[in-house]
Amino acid sequence: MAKKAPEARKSRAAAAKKSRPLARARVARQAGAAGEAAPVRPGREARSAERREVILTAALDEFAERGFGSARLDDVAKRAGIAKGTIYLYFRDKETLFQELLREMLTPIIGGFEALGQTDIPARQLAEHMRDVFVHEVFETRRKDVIRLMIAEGRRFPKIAEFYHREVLSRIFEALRVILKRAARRGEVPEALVEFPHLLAAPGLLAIVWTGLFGNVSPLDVRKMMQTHIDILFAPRSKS
Amino acid sequence: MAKKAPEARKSRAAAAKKSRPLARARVARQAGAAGEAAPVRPGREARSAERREVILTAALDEFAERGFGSARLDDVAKRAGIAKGTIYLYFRDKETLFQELLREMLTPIIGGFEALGQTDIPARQLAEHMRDVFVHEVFETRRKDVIRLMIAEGRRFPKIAEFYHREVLSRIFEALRVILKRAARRGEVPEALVEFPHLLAAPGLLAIVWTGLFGNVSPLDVRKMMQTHIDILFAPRSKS
Amino acid sequence: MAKKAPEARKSRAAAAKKSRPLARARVARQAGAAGEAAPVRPGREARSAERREVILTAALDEFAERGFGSARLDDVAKRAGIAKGTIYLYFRDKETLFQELLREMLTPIIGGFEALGQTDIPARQLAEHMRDVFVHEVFETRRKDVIRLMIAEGRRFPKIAEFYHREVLSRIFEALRVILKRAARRGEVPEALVEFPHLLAAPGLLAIVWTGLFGNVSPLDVRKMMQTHIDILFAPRSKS
Amino acid sequence: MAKKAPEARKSRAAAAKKSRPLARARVARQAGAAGEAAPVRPGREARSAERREVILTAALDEFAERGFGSARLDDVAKRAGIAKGTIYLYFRDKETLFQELLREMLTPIIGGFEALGQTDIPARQLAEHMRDVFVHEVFETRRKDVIRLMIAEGRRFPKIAEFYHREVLSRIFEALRVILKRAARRGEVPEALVEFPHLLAAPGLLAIVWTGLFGNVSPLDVRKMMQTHIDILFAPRSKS
DNA sequence: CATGAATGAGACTTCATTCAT
DNA sequence: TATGAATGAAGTCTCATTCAT
Repeated sequence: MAKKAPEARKSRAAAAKKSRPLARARVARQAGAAGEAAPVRPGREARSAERREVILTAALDEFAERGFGSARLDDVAKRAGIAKGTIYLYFRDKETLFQELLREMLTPIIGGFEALGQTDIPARQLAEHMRDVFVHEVFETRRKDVIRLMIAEGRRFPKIAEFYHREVLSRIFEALRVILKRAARRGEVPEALVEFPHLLAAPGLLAIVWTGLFGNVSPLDVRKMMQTHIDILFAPRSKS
Repeated sequence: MAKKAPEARKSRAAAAKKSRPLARARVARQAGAAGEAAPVRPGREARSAERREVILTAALDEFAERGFGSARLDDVAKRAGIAKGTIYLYFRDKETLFQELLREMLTPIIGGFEALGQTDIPARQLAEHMRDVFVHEVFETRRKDVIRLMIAEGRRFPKIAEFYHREVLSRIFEALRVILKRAARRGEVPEALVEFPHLLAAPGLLAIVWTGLFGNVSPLDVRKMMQTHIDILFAPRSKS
Repeated sequence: MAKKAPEARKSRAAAAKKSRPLARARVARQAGAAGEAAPVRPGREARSAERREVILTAALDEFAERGFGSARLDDVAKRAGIAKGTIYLYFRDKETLFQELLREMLTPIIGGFEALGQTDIPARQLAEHMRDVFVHEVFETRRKDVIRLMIAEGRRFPKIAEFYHREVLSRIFEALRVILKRAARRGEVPEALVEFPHLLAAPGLLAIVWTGLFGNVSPLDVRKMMQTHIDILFAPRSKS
Repeated sequence: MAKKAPEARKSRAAAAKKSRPLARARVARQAGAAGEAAPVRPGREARSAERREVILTAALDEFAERGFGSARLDDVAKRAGIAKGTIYLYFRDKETLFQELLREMLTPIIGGFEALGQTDIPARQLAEHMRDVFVHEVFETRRKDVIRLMIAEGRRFPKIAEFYHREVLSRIFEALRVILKRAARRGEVPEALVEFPHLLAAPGLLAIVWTGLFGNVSPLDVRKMMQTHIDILFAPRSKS
């Protein structure tokens, strides 16, 4: 009875996930790099975490290229340089692989955003900082592909979408609202913007979508576009 | 995608496509509606075109819900109320069906946009008109799903993406540039905006993506957001 | 998502089952044989039922030879002379195929047994009749293999076992008890036998198991053994 | 059964088998129990034999529950509390494990049976003794499961079946024939029974099969049934 | 034109077996 | 010896596509 009861049995993957091997892996590798009493060959845990990451990376490539439904785990394995079956030591099934891919590669972005609400730098300066972070940490990274995936397939994985909204977007937006409110009080931005931090994010979204679809036929200077947008938003205005 | 059909053989569906049955269908139905010498039972061509459209509509539903790779033609047929084989009388294969779906349901939007460049109404008024058109003709329509599909799967169908860019976007953007240039000269919008009509479209894109992913957990007043954006873009500014 | 949600979708097989195509198939084929206004080529329904039966027969062969777990549907298809996928037009999955195989090929045995309770022939004569029925209708038939399968795999399909017990065995045993009681009153059989009709069936069971395991190394004259058993059970006894 | 190992290569497990570690194990443990110069920690051989037995026990559980084809060595290992690979230190492969399981757990039953032919106790008394042995040593033991396994899977392992017949059944039956012949001469049992000692065994077989399949829906008083059978067989009869 | 049964390539997943540690 | 991660052959099941009716 090959394909039955996918819910029932718990693969080791589940356990592995809970111990956050990703984090440990990084530590382990750093230790290895530092060479302090670290074994030349990485330990089992480290190797396991490394494998996991290799698979996730390969999966991102394949999913980004063909979409969830059309991607083949066979190709993921090939790209990761492992055997087909190995994937199943780390992930229960294709869907789980996909979901953990999104979940884990999406989370780290939150990073320092929340702290930003505390600072008191001018909003414009902050916006320009965010623009840089976006360009360097997202747009020029694989994270861009993760977001593309989220956009493309998110509807069929409402759990993931909700998670992303709750854990990432709503937090960022909350921080943004604080900042924008202060800026609006100072007259730096129009009052109305406070209600729609979305507008700050819109060009970034467009950048990702546009370059994905028309990048080679009609390239886009993302940084400049975002700068233009900032210039408009923060332009000194007559009254308010 | 099992069983790749030899690229060579062209089914009748392909031939049918070239004669643009959609156009014919419209004519036929109008004739029927007008009742001028039209047979009670719609003619063959009309019925054929109707079928085609039924299939396309059903296909849009399925593709939008599950993505290209995961959608099943079986379900498309069921939803369209026809037999599976019938699809192949109208479309060469799944991929062709998908491409024609995008191609045909995307085109009509261009509509009167190009004419807009000619008029001389104030840019702001025009922007507000465009906003209404977007909300009513796209956002509140199935077209929203077509665009979503384009965003989600476009990368794997570069021909379609290119087509869309060439036939739709570049034309609209060209018209927009003309308008924006005029408006900038009048000081209605910042000069820099001329280079990036994308910024005008960004909120619309965000609206589609956002509601698709987070619509039920965090609804968005699209019209108001777009109005806010327009207010900011066209705000009277100090110098500039 | 290939192997997901086996419970969700209902294949046509389920519907087909409910209309008992087996019965219809027989009728159809008889009509065909009789030739009365019957089409030379069997109709769709008939062909479908025929197919179903072909699959069941092939399945019985494979399951009997290798057991449920080790049998390959691929081989079933090959043996049935059809494509692998065709099986799934008639049965939801391997397990369903197996269960319906048992269920349908086990039922017909009940046949006239229940009527036997009504008759008034001497118990011994009846026992000998049953012996003949067993030998000719079960032991020398494919039904023997079905029972073997039931014995071998029944534990893992409690539903089937229960069904078999309820629909077949308990009825036969009930009829037997009636007969035995009457016979015991006449002194034909020992009173104690009434409580254990199982003892009447035991040699039949042994025959099936024995020939399956040791048939070629140590053949068994089943008829004679059963006759011997009857002779002993119905032997005229001293007192009671 | 994936990856058929080349028949040629013999693992250490195979070698171990030939030296009959089971026998050695018993000796070792007895020595341990007696405490004569036995190390506190059981010796290598003893531990090895113990492991072997642990594996066999776990294997019996799994095979009995799911059948040979559906049982997973992974589960056997888990149940035995060892690693998967360890199984292969003791058994060449799954099939070998299964065969040795049957072979070794089936053999011991022969026990004193052969000696019985020599004694001169009345046949009825002997039959009742056998009944007790069966109930206590087989029916109420794991051996019942071994026999069930034999019945269920024996056809696909003719070697095992033949072995079992040769080493166990034929011997028992031979002893029985001697006893029955003597009993028949004394008029204790009908002459015809001599040819079919099977009939003596049939109720036992039925008991095992019946309780396996219908035990919970229709329990069976095995001892009483067997007693009834004995009463009938040995009932004093009119003439012969 | 339309149907839907049939096909079979190919996807996902399992699991017996191996092997570096 | 013992381990359990890794392998990959092979099994189950799906679904795009064909074709006889």
